[in-house]
Amino acid sequence: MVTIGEAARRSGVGIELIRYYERTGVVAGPERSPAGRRQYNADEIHALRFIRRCRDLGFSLAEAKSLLGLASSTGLACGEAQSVGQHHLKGIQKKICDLQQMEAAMVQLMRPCHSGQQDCSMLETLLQGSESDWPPQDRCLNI
Amino acid sequence: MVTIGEAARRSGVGIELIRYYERTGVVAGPERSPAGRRQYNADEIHALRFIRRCRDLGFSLAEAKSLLGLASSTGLACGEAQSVGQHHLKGIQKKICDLQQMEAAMVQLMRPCHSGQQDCSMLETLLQGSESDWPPQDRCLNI
DNA sequence: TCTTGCTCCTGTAGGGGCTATAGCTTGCAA
DNA sequence: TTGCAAGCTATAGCCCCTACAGGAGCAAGA
Repeated sequence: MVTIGEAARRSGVGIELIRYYERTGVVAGPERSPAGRRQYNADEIHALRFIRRCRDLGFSLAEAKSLLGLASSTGLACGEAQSVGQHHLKGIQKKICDLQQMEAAMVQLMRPCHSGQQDCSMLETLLQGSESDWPPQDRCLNI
Repeated sequence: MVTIGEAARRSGVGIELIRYYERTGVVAGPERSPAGRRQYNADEIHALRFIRRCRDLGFSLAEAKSLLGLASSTGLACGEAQSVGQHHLKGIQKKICDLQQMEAAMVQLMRPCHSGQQDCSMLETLLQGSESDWPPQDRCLNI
């Protein structure tokens, strides 16, 4: 049984964030000392670390909570977790694809500019944006 | 001079979002009709489209506003725009790198799981997280 | 014993970038 | 004239924190 500070240190989740997770029901509130202080056992720290790992992997809090629920149930529910994971993986791949397009656009945007001159091709390009590219079609169909 | 609805259509920025941009000072408020309705000229629609393009490229509103300021000033201020752009390009590349690590981790996480079985390696892996990987070191130093 | 300084508590406000609602007025076509 | 779409303002909500104010508890040193 450790304090919230120690739980924060061991789980890698900040104190304020732990309280926030409790307040919003992502994790259950731990026992309290007679003086009202939170006291965490190993499982609760584990749950916090689980949430952190999910967040590190880009899962939303809702997804993290749902995965924690699956993981906490007896007999890990593989199918559901796979589904959440696959969905998430697709989201990540879509984002990578979008960002790579963004990167290409930025490189293109800045390429012919000779820094220091008055007329910046980058700004001109941004200003020239045609109307016809809206709404943008989804170029990441290969996912 | 067109209505806000038409401006939204032409710029690709939603009506509520246009009003939000005006309210928060990202763009200036346009003229009003005698009845108090917003009326947009070509330049203002241009500015909205400029902001949208910046946002599409992942610039923050503050960056977009700053770029718009540079682009609107007489004699495009290339140096500053280049600096903002370079900074942003690095940000994009960092995000791509982070997401690729996330993707690799997700693939790794889900790889040995044979869907439908009771013990899901994905959840187990998330549960097993060691304490020693915190704080995580920055693995994207090659940018 | 008293004080110092750290940790903890609750509650609340703020951030960024929207999105949606409620309740009203205006414009236009049938 | 009626009816409906589109506009207006103001406000609240979303997600995921982060930070602050103003207290209370607790261990160690003077």
